[in-house]
Amino acid sequence: MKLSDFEMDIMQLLWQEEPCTASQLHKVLLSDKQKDKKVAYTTVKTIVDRLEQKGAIERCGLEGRAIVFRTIVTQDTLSEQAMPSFMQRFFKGNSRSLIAHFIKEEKLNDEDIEYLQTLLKNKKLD
Amino acid sequence: MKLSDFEMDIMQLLWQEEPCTASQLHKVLLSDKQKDKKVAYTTVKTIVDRLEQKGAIERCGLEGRAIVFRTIVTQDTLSEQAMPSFMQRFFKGNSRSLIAHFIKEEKLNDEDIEYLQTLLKNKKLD
DNA sequence: ACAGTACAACTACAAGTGTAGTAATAGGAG
DNA sequence: CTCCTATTACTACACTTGTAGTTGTACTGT
Repeated sequence: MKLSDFEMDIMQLLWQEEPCTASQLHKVLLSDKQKDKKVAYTTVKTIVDRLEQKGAIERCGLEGRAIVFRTIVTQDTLSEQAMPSFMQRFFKGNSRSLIAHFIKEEKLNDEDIEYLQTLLKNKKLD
Repeated sequence: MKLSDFEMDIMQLLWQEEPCTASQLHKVLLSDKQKDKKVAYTTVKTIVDRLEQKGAIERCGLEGRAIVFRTIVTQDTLSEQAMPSFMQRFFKGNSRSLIAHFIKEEKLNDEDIEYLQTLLKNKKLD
């Protein structure tokens, strides 16, 4: 299943808020500081419709006249599909340089670092 | 600069093969096992033209009648641009869970692991 | 009961994308 | 010199995506 950027954003919200209606999603989007971009309700509804067509979400009830949706696919399923081609495109499939990139570029606190060190240690023992 | 998937694939090839012509890229694409998909030469040429329009690559000579291209933007520049939104979409901007995902899911040999451990150690010292 | 509102369903449309065909032509084979 | 071939430049076209308007209608407050 291939989802566009905006579709992914809506999925992201749905994973956090589900089950919920299109207008709830719209409100969350608008209230979301960080982004100044305003989208119309109908825009959100269009995306929701497309997600339904693509089988990423489904109706699970009504709230008044409003349709309540929930996700069908999980975040993991989607990221596992998206990851390999992303990797390939940006890091030629070299996981090490990808991970290295993130370790270098991203903010991590000491606890994060310790957690990741533990993961690596366990990985080594396999 | 926003590049599409296929455009990124071509850039990927160019970074490896540059400077080179559209037909060289086409040949590499065709000879590339892993993918059964065949694309026409003109398709590749179209993408190359678009990359040139977008200012991602430029002409740097001729080989017979064929135009030789080289990249203008670096891989790092592009991945730094793409990464934040990718992160956001798949990991809600949580670098730790992203890195954790890769450490868990990707193949890493002992040397990779040691390298990454060193990186983490240095990061902690900052 | 009537008007306003919120929502669904449908339609629209420009830009971007994957994919490739066609026309023109320069350079090489004979 | 003429024909073929490799290439370029241009054109085409359906599909996707972001973005939103329009139309119809169920519910709600008065």
